[in-house]
Amino acid sequence: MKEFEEAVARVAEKAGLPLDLARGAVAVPKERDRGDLSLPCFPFAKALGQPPPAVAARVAKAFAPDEWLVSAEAQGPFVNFRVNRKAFTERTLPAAGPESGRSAEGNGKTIVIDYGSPNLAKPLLFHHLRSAVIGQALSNLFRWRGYRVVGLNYLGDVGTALGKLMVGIEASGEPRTIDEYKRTYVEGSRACAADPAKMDRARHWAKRLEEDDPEAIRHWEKARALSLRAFGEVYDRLGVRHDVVDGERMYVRRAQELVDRLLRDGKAEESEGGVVIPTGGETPFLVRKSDGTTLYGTRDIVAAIDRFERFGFERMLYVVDVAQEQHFRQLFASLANVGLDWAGRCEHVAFGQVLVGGSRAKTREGESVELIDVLREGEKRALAVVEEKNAALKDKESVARAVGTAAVIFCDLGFPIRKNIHFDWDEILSFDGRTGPYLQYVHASACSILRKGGGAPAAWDASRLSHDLEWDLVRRIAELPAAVGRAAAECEPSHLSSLLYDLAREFRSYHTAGARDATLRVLTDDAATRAARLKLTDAVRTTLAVGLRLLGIEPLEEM
RNA sequence: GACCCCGUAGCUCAGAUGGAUAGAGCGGCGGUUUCCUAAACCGCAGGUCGUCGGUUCGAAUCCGGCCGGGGUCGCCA
Repeated sequence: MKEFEEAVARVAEKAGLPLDLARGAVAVPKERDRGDLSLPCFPFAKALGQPPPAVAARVAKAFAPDEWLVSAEAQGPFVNFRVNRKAFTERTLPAAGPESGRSAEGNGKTIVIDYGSPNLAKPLLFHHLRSAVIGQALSNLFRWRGYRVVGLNYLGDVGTALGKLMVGIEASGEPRTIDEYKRTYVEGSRACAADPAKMDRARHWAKRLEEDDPEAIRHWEKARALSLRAFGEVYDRLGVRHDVVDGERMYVRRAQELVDRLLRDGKAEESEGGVVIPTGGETPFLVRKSDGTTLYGTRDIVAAIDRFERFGFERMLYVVDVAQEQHFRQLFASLANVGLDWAGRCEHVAFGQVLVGGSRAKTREGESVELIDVLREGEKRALAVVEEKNAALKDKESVARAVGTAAVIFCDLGFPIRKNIHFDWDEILSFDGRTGPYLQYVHASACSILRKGGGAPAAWDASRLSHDLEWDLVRRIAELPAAVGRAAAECEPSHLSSLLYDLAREFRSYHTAGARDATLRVLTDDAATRAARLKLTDAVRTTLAVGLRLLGIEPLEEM
C-alpha cells in the first residue's frame, strides 16, 4: 500500500538520503518474517561515501514511530520496517470486496482480443483450449481494468480443410449431425492423404468456395452452423464468450483487391511468380501465390484493417501459439510497411505448445485428444470424488462439472503461458495440490466457516487479529490489486493465479492450525476475536472468488 | 545454416524492476481426523540454478562463447 511505502521513503529522507531514490528502493523482504517493508541501502552507499551497513544504521537511527510504521531495524545493509498492523488491516479488509482489484485505467480505450480461432468442420482439440482460456482470462482482466474489450473469434473457414470435408461429403453423403460431420471430415481427409486425385478435388472445392460458388457456399453455411453449435458446447463449459464471430472467408475478395492496390502503389512487388510485401528485417511476406490465390496472411492484413475501422482499437492482441511468432512479426512489419501508422498497436500474445510424449501434438495426424472428451472425463472423475467425499451434497453433477473444468483451466493459467504443457490425463485432471479444484476447495471451506459463524460482521476490531498467520493473510489480500494489474499489463494470468494459490495455502494452514490449537479457531468463544476472524475469513473468501472469476474458474460454496 | 524460445530437486515447474538462508506441486519416507470441509495439514529427504567466462559491492536473474532440447525459416493455417 502506497502510504506505508511512502512512510519508509520519508524516513530515508530524514536520514539525509535522496527521496526519489529512496522511493524506488523500498521493497518487500523475501523472507517475510524479517519485516513488512525493507530498504536495501546499496544504492545510497556511493552517493554518501559510506558502506551500506552504515547507511542502514543511520536510517534506523532517524526512525520514529508514526501512524504507519512501528519499528525499524538495521540488519546488515538492510533496514527492515514493521508497519502498523492495525492501520494496515483496517485499510485492507474493507477493500477486499466484490470490486477488488478493479480500476479505471483503461476507461475510454478499446482493446480487441482475438482468441479461439477454431477451424470449421473440425472438432476442438485439446490444444485449442489454450487460446480460448487464455484469451478469456485476458478479456476478463482488461474489462476489470476498465477497458472496452472486443472478444473476437476468428474462424478458419476457408482453405483445403473445407475442401477435404467436401470430398468426404461426395463419398458418403450430407452429414446431419456434428458427429457425422466429424466422421465425414476424417474420411475426406484420409482419402486425400491416400489419393492425390482426391487431394486435387479438395483444392478444387476450396477454390470454388473462394469464388463464391453457390453449392460450395451451401455446404459451408451448413458446416458453419453445426460447427458453431459444437464449439458452443465446449466454450459454455469453459466460460468462454466472444463478442464477435468473424471468419476468413469474409476477407477473401478484399484480400485480392488489397494485393492489386499494393501492387499499384508500389508497396508490394512480384517475386518468383507470386507477390510479396518487403518487411525490412524479416523474410518478405508472401501475399499472393503463383496460382493467383491469396494466403491466410493476406487475409490477416485485411482483417486487421477491417477491425481497426470497425472498433478503433487502442491495442489488438492475437492470442496464438508461439509457433506463429515469425508469422506475426512479418504481419506487423507488413502493416507498418504499407503505411498503417497503427501497426504498433498489434501484439502477439504467444503461448506454449501442447506436447505429447515430448514433441508437438499435431492436429493432422490425430495425435491430439478432443477437448470435449477431456472435459467429460474431468467431470466423470470429479463426480467419483464428490461421491466419495461428500455424498450428501446436493447438485453433485454441476459441482463435478465445475471441478473438472477448473482442473483443466488451471493447467493453462496456473503457470506462465509461454511454458509448454505436457499432455497427460492424470496431470491435466489432477484435483490435488496446486490445482484449480484446490482453490475451489479452500474457497468452499471459507464459505463453510462463514455459514456456521453467521457471515461477516458489520463491526470488527482489527487489533484482535494479532497472530502472525493472520497477518500473513492480510498482507496477501492486500496484494490482489497489484497482481491483477500486473497480470493485465504483462498479459500473464499466472501473476494472479500464483497469488491466489499462495493465499489459499496460507489460509488452509491457518485453518488447520485451529484444529491443533483451539484458541486459533475462527469460531472461537471470545466474541470480539471471533468477529475479527470472520471478517478476515470473509476477505479471503471474496479475494479468492474475485480472482477465480477473473481466471474463468467458478468459485464453489460447497463441494 | 539463420533467427526465436528453453535448460533450477527424481518428474512438472515458481523465482517482476540484479539484493539478505533458491521455493512450490507431484512422487518418496514419517506423522495428524471425538476438533470451523483430510480434495487438507505438519515434518524429513532431495539443488555445483546446463557449462565456461565477463559486468557488478552483489548474478538463477544482465552480457558473450560453448553444450543440450524445442520451434520457425514466402506459395498450409
